[in-house]
Amino acid sequence: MTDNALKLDYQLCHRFYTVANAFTRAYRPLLRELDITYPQYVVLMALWEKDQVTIHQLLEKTHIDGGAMSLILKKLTQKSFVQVIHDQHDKRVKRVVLSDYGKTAKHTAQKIPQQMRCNLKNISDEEGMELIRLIDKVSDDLHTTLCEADTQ
Amino acid sequence: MTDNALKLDYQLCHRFYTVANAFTRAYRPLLRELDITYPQYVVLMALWEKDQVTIHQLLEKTHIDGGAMSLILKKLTQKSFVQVIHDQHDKRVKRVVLSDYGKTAKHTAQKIPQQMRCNLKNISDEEGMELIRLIDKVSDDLHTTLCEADTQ
DNA sequence: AAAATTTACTTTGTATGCAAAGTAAATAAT
DNA sequence: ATTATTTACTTTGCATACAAAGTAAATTTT
Repeated sequence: MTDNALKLDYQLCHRFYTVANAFTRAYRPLLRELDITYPQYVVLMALWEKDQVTIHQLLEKTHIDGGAMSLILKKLTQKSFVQVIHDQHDKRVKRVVLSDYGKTAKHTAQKIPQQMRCNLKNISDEEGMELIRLIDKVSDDLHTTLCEADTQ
Repeated sequence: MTDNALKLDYQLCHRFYTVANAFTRAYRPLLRELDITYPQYVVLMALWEKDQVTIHQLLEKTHIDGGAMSLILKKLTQKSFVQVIHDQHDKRVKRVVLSDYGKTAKHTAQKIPQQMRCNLKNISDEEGMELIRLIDKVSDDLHTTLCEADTQ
């Protein structure tokens, strides 16, 4: 009876796993109009905040895997949302630039956050903020852990 | 200035996305000894709670994708943790059974929850429970949403 | 300045997540 | 009893997530 800790219902991580996947599924219909996936949407949101950023900055902002980012940017280029250009000063660096179409897409996306918010009827604004606070704490802990492991 | 809702820092889903991935990474070193991935660990945890379940029950318990489950069970079979046997009464149904090795693995896994808990130094037990409560609420909302979409 | 290291990014191989199509068996409908 | 439907599970194709290896250019070291 001492092994409750191994029960799925007691596992924080399994909840994160489940809900993160549920979110991705829930976004799918909302993103159909733009014909993008959730990670592609994340990249676009980052670019709508700040354009012409380096891929490195994009990785820091989105926390998306580097290898995945290469493919995502190819997709977004194919779909004409962005262009990837070489930096003038540092030839290693590439910068991602929104196309006109990519900029226009922001108007289409404008309604998405509200639509998703409507899906969360039972969460109050206060609870949402508390969630963000707690998740950020977890995030910091995990980040610290992984960095410590890195330096060993 | 009205488009703050599109900013990543305001997005609950992006936090879930980030933390869920961080958890998977954080589990990797802890699961190395058993030579399993996080989803495989989830399946084993489900089986350690209740053995000889059908694949359908396993899907309900773990919320893992059905297609993915087929592969995961193949892996777990290859690695000798489980056996998958046909049900006697209903030939459509398959049941997953822990092998002796799979049962023994539970002892090895016993320490993992505590190790992961140690990674979350800044989260109190109360905060952990509050997180679980709030996440379950989000989960319910998203589940309801997707089910409603289903019936339309 | 040549060599070693670091930085920025891509590629590769494995493991999912997901939707949709496919298969087989049980159940329901007529 | 046949047919239609549902249920249980697998397979397929696409899109990541991740680690690790690879490449090229800039920086640091000596």
